[in-house]
Parts: sequence; C-alpha cells; structure tokens
Amino acid sequence: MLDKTFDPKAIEEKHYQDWEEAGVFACDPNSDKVPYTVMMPPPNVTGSLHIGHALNHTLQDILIRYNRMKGKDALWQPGTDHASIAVHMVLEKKLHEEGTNRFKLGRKKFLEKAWEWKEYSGNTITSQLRRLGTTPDWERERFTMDEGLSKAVLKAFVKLYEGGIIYRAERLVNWDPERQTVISDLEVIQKEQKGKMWHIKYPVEGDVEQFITVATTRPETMLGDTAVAVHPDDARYKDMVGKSVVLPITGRMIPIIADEHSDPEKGSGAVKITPAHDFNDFEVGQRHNLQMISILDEHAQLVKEDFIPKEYQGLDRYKAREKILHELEDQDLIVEVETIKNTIPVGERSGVVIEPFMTKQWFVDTPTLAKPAAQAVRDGRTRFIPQQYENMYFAWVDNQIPWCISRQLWWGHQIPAWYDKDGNVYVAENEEDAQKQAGAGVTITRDDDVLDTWFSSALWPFSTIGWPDDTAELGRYFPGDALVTGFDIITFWVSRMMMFSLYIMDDVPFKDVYIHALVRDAKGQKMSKSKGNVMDPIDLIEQYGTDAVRFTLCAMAAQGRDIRLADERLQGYRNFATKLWNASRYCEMNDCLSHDGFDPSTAQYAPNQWIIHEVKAAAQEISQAIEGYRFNEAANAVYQFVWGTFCDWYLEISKPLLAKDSKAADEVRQTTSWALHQILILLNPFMPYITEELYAGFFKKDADDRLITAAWPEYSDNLSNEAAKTEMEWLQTMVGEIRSVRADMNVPAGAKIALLIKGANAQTQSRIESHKDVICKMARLSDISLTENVPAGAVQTIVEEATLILPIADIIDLDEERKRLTKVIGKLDADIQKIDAKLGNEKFVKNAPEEVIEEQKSRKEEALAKRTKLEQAVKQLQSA
RNA sequence: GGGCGGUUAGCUCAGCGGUAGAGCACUUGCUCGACACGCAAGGGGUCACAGGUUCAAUCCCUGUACCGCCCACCA
Repeated sequence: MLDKTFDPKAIEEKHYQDWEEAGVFACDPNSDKVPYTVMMPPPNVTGSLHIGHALNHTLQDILIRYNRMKGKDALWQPGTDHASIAVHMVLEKKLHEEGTNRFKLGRKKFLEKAWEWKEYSGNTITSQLRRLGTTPDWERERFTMDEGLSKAVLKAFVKLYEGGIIYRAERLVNWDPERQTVISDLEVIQKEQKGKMWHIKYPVEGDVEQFITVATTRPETMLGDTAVAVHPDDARYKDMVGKSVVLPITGRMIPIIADEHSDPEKGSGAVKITPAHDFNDFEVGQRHNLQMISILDEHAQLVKEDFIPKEYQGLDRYKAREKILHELEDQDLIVEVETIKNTIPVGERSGVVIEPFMTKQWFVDTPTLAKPAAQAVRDGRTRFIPQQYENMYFAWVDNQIPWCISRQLWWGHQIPAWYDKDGNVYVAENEEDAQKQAGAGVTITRDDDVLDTWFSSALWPFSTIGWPDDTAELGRYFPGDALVTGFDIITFWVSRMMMFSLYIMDDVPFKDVYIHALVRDAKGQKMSKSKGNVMDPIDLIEQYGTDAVRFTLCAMAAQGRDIRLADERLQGYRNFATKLWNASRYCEMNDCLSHDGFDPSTAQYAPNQWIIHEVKAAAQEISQAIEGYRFNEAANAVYQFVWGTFCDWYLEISKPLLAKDSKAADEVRQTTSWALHQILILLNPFMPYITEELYAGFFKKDADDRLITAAWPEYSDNLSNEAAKTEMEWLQTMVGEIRSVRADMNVPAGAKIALLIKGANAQTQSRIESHKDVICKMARLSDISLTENVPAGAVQTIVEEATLILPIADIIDLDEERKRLTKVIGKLDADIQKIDAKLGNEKFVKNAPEEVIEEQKSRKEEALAKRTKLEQAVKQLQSA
C-alpha cells in the first residue's frame, strides 16, 4: 500500500540511476526511426545553474521525452561551454584574493587552473541537470574546448579566412582596461548615470579674442583631438571652416572642418573630434583623413609619448581629467559646467567603463554572412516561435557591423594565425602548415589571442555531431528540429549559429527556434549573478520535489510572456502530485490495477465509455499543445483532466459502482486501471519521477519495462463516444444542481433526501434508471422516484425538461426558497431580454450567421421553458 | 529617437469576434472509508482609457496613459 503522502526525495535518485544505467537516453544513429534532434544550449562552466536554466532544460526535456515516446530516435545533445571571459573573471578574482594575477602566474599554469575549474563546475552543472530529471544523451556530452570541437574551430577559422570572411584589421574596438581585452559590442551595456558636461573654449588661430566652444563629457580626450567639426550649413561657422584652433594645454593646431556629424542644435554646434577614442569621431576622422592620436594605453593611462605633456604621462584617465579641468579653469577656458544624465559604456561582465581603443584585431565579416541568415528566416526555413521574435532577430541581423572575435585572454581557442618578424600572417590548422606557407627557415610565432566564446558555440549544431568529419550522426541529426532558448541570446548565439551554419554547412542549423520566457525575480527583474537575485532550482527541488518544479515551470511558460515565479504555484503543483498519488492509492485499494487483455473499445457502461472518450480527448489536446510549443496549455490540459475529470468525477462515480459489486464493477476496475495507466504515460514528460514510480509499482512487466520508453498513446476512432459524453454531462448537471440547491438552502450535509422528478422524458427516465446509485451517492439522496404531484413546500430546480423536487419543507426556510427562486427567475429574465434585443435587431437577423441566430433562439426557448417551470414552483410555494 | 511586448477577479496569470476563465487567497458547509497538500457549494471583473470598424468588440484598427524589454543615440 502506498503511503498517504508522496515523498519525492525517496524515489528521484533511484529512477534516474535506473534510466541512465539502462541507457534509455541514448540516440541510435543506426536506427530506422525518424530522428528528432534538440541541441542543448551549453551552459557556461561558471558555477551552477539558475532557475532560468531549469525552465530551459525542463521544456527541452518535455520535447525530448514526448518525441522519444512517439517512437522517434531522439537526440538531445548535451554539453557545456568554456565561457572564456566569464571563467577568466572567476579565476582572476581568485588569483587577486591570493595576492597574485594571471600575468605573474603565466599562461601555462593559468590554463591548468582553468581546466581544474572546468572539471569542478562542469560536474556541478551536469549533476544539477540530472536532479532536474533531464534526459540528454550523456554519453555524447561535449565541451566547447574538447578535442573534436577544437578541431572544428580550427577548420572553421581557416575556411572562413580563406573565404575572405575572417580578416585582420586595425579598428576602434571596445577595450576593457581591467580585463585587458577587447569585448564585442554585445558585451557592452549602456549604463545611465549622472554626469557632467564641460563647455570648453578653444582659441581660434590668429585671433586672441575669438573662441569656438565645444562641449564634452570626456575632457581628458582633448589631448587626442585632431579637429573641431561644425555643420556645413551652419551659418555661424561658415567663415571659420578651414581655419584652425589652438588646442589648449598642448598648443597643437587642429583644423576646423565641416561635417554633418555635427548637430547645430546641440551645444554650440561645434564638436571636438577625437578619432582614436570615440566611435563617431572615428568615422569623421576617416571621412576627413584626420590623424588619429591614441592617448591611452591598454590600462587606460595616458601614454608616455611626446605629444602628451610630461606631467600627464602615465596618469590614469580620470586623474588626467581632473588635472586638465584644473588647468583649463586656471586659463579661464571653461565656459559652463552642466549636470546631465548620460550613459556610459560598461563591460557586461567586469562592470568597468569601456574605452574605445585602436588596435589590430580579427574580425568576422558578419554583414556578409547575415544576408543569407536573414533570408533563411524570411523564407521560413527556420521559424521563430513565438513569431514576434523574428523582429528582434531581423533587427540584429539586418544591421550587422563586423564582429570582433579576438580576445586578449588565455582560456579559449587560440587563434590559428602565425606571424613572421615582418608581420606577415599565416593562417593554418597547425604550425606545420603555417610553416610551410611561411617557407622553411622563417621564424614564425603564433597569435597569443583566443577567440570570442561565441565563435565555438556558433558551430555547436554541427561540431558536436562530428563536423568536420563526415559522420553518420552529422548526416542524420543535422539540421536539428528545435532549438529552445531565451530571447536574450538571439543576438549572441542564435544569429551566429544561423550565419556559420549557412556558410559552412549550407543549411540552417534548426527548423524551429522556440523562445521561452525569462524567469524574473519578484520585482520582475532579470536574474543575474551580478545582481545577486538568482534563485537556485535545487533549493526549490528540495522543498517541493522535482516533478512539482518542472510542472510549475511548464505551466507558467506561456508564449511571449515572462515568468514571475510565485511560491503558491509551486505548492499547488506539489499538491497535484500528491493528488495523483492518492488517486493511485485509491486504485490500489480497490483492486483497479490490472487491465490485461482489456479492450477499451468494448466498454459497455456509460461512465467507462465516457472516461475512455475523455482520455483520448485529453491526449489529443496534450499532444497538440506540445507540438505547438504551447507548454502551458499542455500542462493545464493534463492537470485539468487528471484532477477535474478523472479524480473529481470518474473516481467518485466508480465508488458506488464498486461498492455494490454491480455488473459494471469488473468493467469499472479494468477501465480505471487502463485510465490510470494512460494518465501515467501522458503525465510522464512533465512529471517523470512520480509517474515512473507509480508505473513501477503497478504496471511494470519486467526489469526492462519502463514508463520512460513507453509508447505515447495513439487511440483508435472507436474510443470516441459522444453519446456517453452527453449522458455523463447530464449526470454531472443533475448532481451539480442538487448539490448547489442543497448548499444554497443550507440542507445539512448529512441529510439523505428522497428526490422526486416530474416531467421526465423517456431518455431521462432511462438515464435515472441506469445511474440511480451514482446520483444518490454523489448528491446524498436516499432515493429517486417519478411523480406528477409536487408536495407542499418542496424545493425545486430544473434540469433540461425535468423538474427536480426535494421534499424538505420541514428543514428549510420557505422564504429563503422563494427568494432563491425569484433570483433565478430574475437572471433568466435578464437573459431573455438580452436575446430579445438581439433577435429584434433587423441588422442582426440579416447579417449574423444562421447558426448564431439559431443558437440564440434555442437558448431563448430553453430559458422560457425553465422560467415557466420555476414560476409554477413559486406558485406552489405560495399555496403551501 | 526607432521597435516589441504588457495592462483581464485581492494576488500570479490563461484566453479571445458571438452569455468572462484557472490556480492561490476569501466565504460557507463537510471525520461522504484515496487525498485537509482534501471534498462540496459560493462571493468577486464597465477585460487600462478614448475613439473607430462590425449585426456583434475584452478580442480587430487608431490614438492616449502607465509598466517592462530590445536597438540606436547622447559634443
């Protein structure tokens, strides 16, 4: 006998081990089944999983389990990402605490530590995923820096280089002066802050009285100014264009140029141009062939060069700013200091203010790659679900700027480029090939830098299944069926997989991209480690059990809406697990655990025919919802069916049938068992543990028989039975009506009443005949009989054509009953009036579809008939 | 500045051209032999606001307000 309460902890580990040992997660490249592929977004090896991962992996697991049960050869490809810069953050913080840094430690030792960390973190993540009950093909687990994927990275780099897609160039990039590396545009976030704007006078050449005022938030960069720009149409400055100004402090002469970048509306209409330290100014510099003066080094300190005044050399950028402001003030060159709100670029991970910086870096020509990537989505070869996310994708992909892929870090894929002493570049998969290119005897050294993390993850959909080798898996599982991910990495990852996949594989990487909600904290904020508002899914699992956590996430995963996780929901779905547990317990107690040889299509009794019909309907609803990625609907459908239909009605109906040892009892036992079995299957993708446990206890045939590998049900048409459904809906209305009247009239719950029915037609009479026991039990009646005479002071209610009469004048308040009846009649009148208004509207009758009009008419008929009967009831009450 | 979402019961959220839904919370009654993590019956909503389309609008269109996000800009 099962315990009264379900204890998730007692069973989860046991089943997971059993599944894994049985090898049921594995795909089979030699199988003749239809393949179904989901590529797991590889979690970063930077610690542990958060609740967003739990959602992401739960949804993928539901898809995988469902398709596996549908008889497909399911591949869920797992793995982890090396997360170059994020791991650097973790390790460098540790080193800092130990009083050292990566440069003192050296590259080799640092990488050893990184690999140690990877082992530790990777194991944490995979064990957490196991606790979530997820079923990827662990045997195939990959890591973005393992041997095979590293080979793929080299191959891809060389191919892209040879195709002219990867190139090296000197550009202005986003420099993180603390991490000492370039970062991509996407890794820069704009942070709003209170700042100051200084309006500074630049003296015009040859005229001590004349000045041009420029405004800036970064006065220190004036040391690198190489022009002042005004708008070509700006009358104020027309005469000045072509002249020069004397740059204060340095005394350098810089030209006044005309460029549309300058906005006459803003400030004085003149703007200082510092091409080496501002992205817009860089563009202006290009247009006017201006000199570029880099005044900062990689630490964001002023360089020790002659064009920087001695006393400024080596100063930190902010110290330099103060000093410059002092000096300008002394020279009376500051016109105004304005307090403004502005945004400053900050490194997403380091939090340090980013410096635009001139360096030579490697780039991917994403503007070229993006075109086919955009087209593939426009053509529908890859579709986004929900579709609205296509906008986000297009917004990004249609406005590509070259992707800087080199990083001055150590943990990652070292760039396969070698240089000779003259700076010639040799790109090859290995040093031998590079040497061959360079020629014997030429000394070559490899580029120190590594690739942006997203370079290797962009190859994930094919590198994990063998590329560049021509493996069976590659042919079979590429392109994938579904990618499940959050919208926040459409730009980082999805678009880059699309671009690389189309270039390298000449195909899209996946057919569907399902974008799920973001799990937010109580305030609706995005969870992130830096904000410290992450929720640990393992804590929730400890508290509520894995099944409840999974079910909650699934039930809340409505398309296009974010999730704010609420404790009550988790409790509710934990209760649902307990409900199922107890329903099973009921089945166990009543010997409803066997249906060998039972053919549901031969069921004779209406309640059985009905629940069989309902099982089929629920299964269809669940299947369709999963296939449409409407996870919340799938969860609600199964919840509603199990609790609202099976437990609340079918099991309750079964009680009197089983108690009486009726003719139907045996069929009820088999049907109940069958239905429970179906429920376990249908619920398994959502709640894998409790269903597997119950299955093991009740239906397991042999050691190799598991629910996880059960076939998803396909029911034949002859299981549908509309007649039984109608009949049982009538029964539910009967019971509901009586219960409702009893409660309204405060009839003691224990009082058993003899129900009289007036005006029942033949069908109703026969239905009463067959379901008398059930109705009596459920509505707490002692008997049901037909009558034509209404006893005085009886309570009456109407079900279809029949009037139900409860002769309980002695235990109720007749005034109350009169009020109740009047209220019901009032409602009917309101309904009738509404319908009359519609039917009286010529336009409605002319334009509305026939069936709508008919529906209104029949609804009116019904209401009228009911009202007539109720009015009679009121009269009879009066005469009592 | 451009774009995308959201605004529905006290709370968290579904839904969607033809009489407003769920879970939780709330009220009332239940030791009805599976389950109080339960059973039964209830109360509770001008579906943000203003216009428009339609026989009919919570749903479609336009606009407004507030909230959130994405992209860009910010001398």
